[in-house]
Amino acid sequence: MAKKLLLIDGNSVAFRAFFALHNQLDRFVNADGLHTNAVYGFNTMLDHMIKAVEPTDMLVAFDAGKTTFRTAMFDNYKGGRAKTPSEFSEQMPYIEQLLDAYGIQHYKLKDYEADDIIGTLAGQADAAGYTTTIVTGDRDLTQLTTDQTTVAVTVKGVSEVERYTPEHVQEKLGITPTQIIDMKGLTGDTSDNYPGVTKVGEKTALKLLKEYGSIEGVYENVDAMKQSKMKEHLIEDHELATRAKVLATIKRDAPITVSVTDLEYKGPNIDQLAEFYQAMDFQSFLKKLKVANDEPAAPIDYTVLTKANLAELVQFKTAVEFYLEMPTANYHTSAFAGFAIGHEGHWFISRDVELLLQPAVAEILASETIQKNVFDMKRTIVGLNRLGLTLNAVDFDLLLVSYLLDTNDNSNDLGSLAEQHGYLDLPTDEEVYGKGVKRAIPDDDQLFFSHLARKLAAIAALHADLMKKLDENEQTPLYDDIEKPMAIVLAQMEIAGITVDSQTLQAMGSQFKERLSEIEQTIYHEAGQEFNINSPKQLGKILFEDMKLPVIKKTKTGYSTAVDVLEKLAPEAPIVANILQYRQISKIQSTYVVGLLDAIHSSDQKVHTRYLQTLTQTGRLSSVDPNLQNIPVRLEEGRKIRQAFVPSHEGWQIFSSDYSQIELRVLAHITHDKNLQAAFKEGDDIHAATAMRIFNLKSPEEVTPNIRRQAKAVNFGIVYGISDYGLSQNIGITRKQAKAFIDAYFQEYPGVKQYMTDVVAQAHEQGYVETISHRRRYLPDIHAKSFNQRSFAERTAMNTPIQGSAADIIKIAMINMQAKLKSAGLKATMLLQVHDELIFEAPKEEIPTLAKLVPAVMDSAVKLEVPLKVESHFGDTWYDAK
DNA sequence: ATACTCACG
DNA sequence: ACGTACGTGAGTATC
Repeated sequence: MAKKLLLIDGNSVAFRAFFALHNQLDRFVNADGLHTNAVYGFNTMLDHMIKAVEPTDMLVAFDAGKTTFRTAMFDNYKGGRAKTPSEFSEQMPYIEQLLDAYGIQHYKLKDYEADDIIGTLAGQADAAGYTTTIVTGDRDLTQLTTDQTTVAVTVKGVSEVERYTPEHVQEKLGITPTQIIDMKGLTGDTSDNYPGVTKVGEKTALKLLKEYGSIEGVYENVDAMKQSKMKEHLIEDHELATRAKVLATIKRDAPITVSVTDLEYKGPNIDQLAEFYQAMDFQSFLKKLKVANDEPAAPIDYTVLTKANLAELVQFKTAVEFYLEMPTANYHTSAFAGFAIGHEGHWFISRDVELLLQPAVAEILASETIQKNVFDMKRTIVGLNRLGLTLNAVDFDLLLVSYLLDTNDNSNDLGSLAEQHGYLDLPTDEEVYGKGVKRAIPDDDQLFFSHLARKLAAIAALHADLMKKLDENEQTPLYDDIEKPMAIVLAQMEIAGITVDSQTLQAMGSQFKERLSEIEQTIYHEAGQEFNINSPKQLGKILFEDMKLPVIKKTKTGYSTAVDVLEKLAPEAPIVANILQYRQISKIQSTYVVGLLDAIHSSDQKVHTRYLQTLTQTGRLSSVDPNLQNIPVRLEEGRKIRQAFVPSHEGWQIFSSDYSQIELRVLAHITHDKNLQAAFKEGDDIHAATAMRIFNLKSPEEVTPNIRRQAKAVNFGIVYGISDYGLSQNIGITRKQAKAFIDAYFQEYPGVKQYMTDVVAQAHEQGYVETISHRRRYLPDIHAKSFNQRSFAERTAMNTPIQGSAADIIKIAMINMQAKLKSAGLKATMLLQVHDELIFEAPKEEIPTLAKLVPAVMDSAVKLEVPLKVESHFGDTWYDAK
């Protein structure tokens, strides 16, 4: 059998694992007080790689100690590094224990680093005809890449890797694997603390290597180079470069005492591994072991509910767990598969949802005094509503609470969510029902009923613990006063739905159809051939190969044909403008005409979206089936789609109110910046005010539309967590100019600058950022070594409190609004939310009332240090509410 | 299933 | 020197 060798750079991967889970350091502590995050991450990586590679042979190499032949050569090698945290060091012996339980060999060698062991073994393996995979967090090891050896470098967390083959190295770096050491020789390595040639960075080194092949090649030709600073540096730093190359070169002949022939991997010792997991408190790995070894979940007691034993439900006087099973995601249309109700181990199950209509059940659900504990209350409310039932007094919603504790816990599966919280006695729906086309509710009563009973048991088991965590995070008010009432309001909006006039849409559709085929013919004519305009691949070939237009941007797989690219190409050939036109119309046609028509319920001519309340990382809602938060508005062509959104009664109108500049107002509030606040208090045009400040203008007359546009982009950039590059791309200026704009902005708004610094620091220290309502977002990548990942996390740290607080505010407004509509006895109905905008339908005569009431409620949702501003519109269709 | 493109705030 | 703006969902092509 073909030999497959898996070599792991132990220290490097352990270190990556440690930092990948650094923000959860406190959560990864076992009963003995030992930190376990690195062990856990290491295990995750092992499982992942063993599954991906299916190795026949395996070894994990470790560094032997601080001193090596490299430190002997250069005593400052790896000097100046921050001290290894003790929380990390204490875990290393346990990683070795983990490997022993897995039956994986590990090895270290005095005076050598793990790299050298790996390099030597990989060389032996190549010679012996093995296929080898090396796993590491250190990009330098890519120098070991050959036709038989792939280097997998961890990119995000520990289980996602980038696989380097010689081709990939060439593609990514533009050099061969063996040239990597020449590159390091020229540039040096700051993290290992050795210098190369002064002022030579990656770009310069690449150029030199392209021309001369290697360091040796460079120096053979250095005399012939034309006079330059670089030439001087090269000559001056010759010795440094030579030494750097040696330091960077991984040994292929380290005096190791293991041989590639004795690394056979036979698989783990299950008992030993289970014992280890127990000691580490790794519940999820324990469960995986059990599942892999086919240990069935513990049996659970339940009672089949029938008309005959309904009376037994009177025992539930204070609280019940309740679950309504609907097999498909869209609960507006899903079938009902059954339900479960009970408390404290007394679980009652039935497939017959008609039983819910019996007073014995219906009264419990509607009771204001019996607390209900559920998973996904909004889904439950809408489902029950279809049966004519009401759900009141929800106490605990496992889905909502999990999401508030950690926005990443947004799985819609109770079993996987429970597992995340350490509850292991509930399989996932996928495990019980299957997936894809095979997914089905089991015919086997025992199987299905046990699953439902286990769902209730899971909700009950996690209730107290998660509520306590919520309280520790100071998130109880966020849950009680915002998310729970929000779920009820959203359920009402979804149930209400919005009427869509299908005739209007169909008329638009046939017009678009005609125009599309006209443009299509023109494009074929201009291209000189027929092709699929909707295929970026075929289009790319036509534009950039056949018509030889200049390539402006590439995607991973080919030429980019995105709007910004095509706009640049438009002057080159008339076909480009036609393609843009075709794209625009075909988008409207497929997504908004056809897509929306498909979503109309034939029973009431309405669309009933579902708002996902536990999905976004910032606290915003999202909308699906159909998405009503991205109906066209910017371009007139598309905006006409809104003419199809009409009131559900004769004599009614559509009314909408939106917050003006809510994110910038939130920014002014949380940064306490006096200048920004002053602009809002004065009621200034905020973009013009920013323009005057950053361009140092004396009077408002000097603010031309173009200057205002640039200032507006700067304001947006600030909200997004600004970077000079991003801003320069957005408004088509140089990076240097963009940087000058940003500097000027921070000069004028020092409070904003201070905030940006503080919030990033806070993310570093606490591992998360918060909104004004204590909504929390964890940012593990804030500690990432990769510039890219870390920068992304930093921008997110700046943006999330702003975007998230704005989301909090409109949620509060919606809850207050719904209450107000009821108390005022209005017929007006809240239908939609589009992030900073609320849309209603109402009898014409109520419009003047709404015009006062809605802005009043929205303004006063929270008290900020700056006023909120609301603008309202109304008309016969959504289009006309402008 | 994934990549690309494009609609919204 | 690095290489991106923040947050979403859906349709289509292509594997």
